[in-house]
Amino acid sequence: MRVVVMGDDDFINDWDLQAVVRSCSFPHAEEEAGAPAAAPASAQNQVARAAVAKQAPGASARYDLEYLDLDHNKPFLLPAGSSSSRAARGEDDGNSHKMMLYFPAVATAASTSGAQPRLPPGRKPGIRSPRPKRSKKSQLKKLVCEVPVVADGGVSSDLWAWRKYGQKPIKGSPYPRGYYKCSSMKGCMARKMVERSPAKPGMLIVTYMAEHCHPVPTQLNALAGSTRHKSAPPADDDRPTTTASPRGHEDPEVCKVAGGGVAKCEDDDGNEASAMADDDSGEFWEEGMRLELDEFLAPMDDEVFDHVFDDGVLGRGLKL
DNA sequence: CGCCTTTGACCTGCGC
DNA sequence: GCGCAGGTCAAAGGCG
Repeated sequence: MRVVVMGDDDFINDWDLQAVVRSCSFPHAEEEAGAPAAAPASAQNQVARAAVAKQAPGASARYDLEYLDLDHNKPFLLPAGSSSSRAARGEDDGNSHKMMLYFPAVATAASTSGAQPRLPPGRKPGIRSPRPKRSKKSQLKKLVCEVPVVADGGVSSDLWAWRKYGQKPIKGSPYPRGYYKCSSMKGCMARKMVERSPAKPGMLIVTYMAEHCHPVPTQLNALAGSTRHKSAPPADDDRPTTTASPRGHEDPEVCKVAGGGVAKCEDDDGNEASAMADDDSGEFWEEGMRLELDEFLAPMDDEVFDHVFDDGVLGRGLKL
């Protein structure tokens, strides 16, 4: 697996990266099935931790035990059995996937002011209660993960439980986009959108918005109704989600992309490149972070590589 | 029983 | 201001 980290601290400080990043790919189902654990989430977490380390020196000492709430700089416990700790021990599945994380320095309000609780349900058709005014789309902060579709339909999971609340056909794309909310906890405004890349049908584009307002569920199936399985996929096979998944156990989309993919954060103007830290500047990859990553990744079969994107933006990657 | 997906309608932001 | 496209809601039905 490869992880490419790009960006600067401003964004990282403002984004619940640990939550989002973990959600990009999390092969718990494979672990439970006896398959070797993959390392994407752990690497991502380590990236997040490293980012935090720069901002909050001293927290790094607890990295092997805790996740950090990046928004509040307060730690919460790593769920028992999380693949993160496994991956920290270098238990990879041997696959080399690519995960890119872009951290643009776009200060937006989506994760803070935009995550307001909605009015309680109960509205009747045609009598809609006014919704809270949405923040401008252009100001929404998003993290986009581009992840490959695993041909064998292998499942991964993120620790969050997602509930699908909508699906829309997207103009210009033959594939519909699915909309998911976090159902791990009521009131959590974390959302994600999943669509298949029209340019690369083998890739899924997972867009995360808002942030989780709660720690990762400590038990993957701790929630009621979490054991659902659907036997038959829906007729619309274009939709990446072909089967329902146990809540908190596997993500209907991400489960198909075990091993990670490409992730980037951007504002709606697509300004990710402008916010990326220049690797040569050393601002992001300062010595402390290098050490953190080196320590964390040392047990793994990894290598650090530099990556130059098409637009000339520099990034650094970790082959896990 | 509770949570899930599906789906059509409604609402909002944005471009022209 | 208008229309389009995207995002969200909630009823209906299914599943464990």
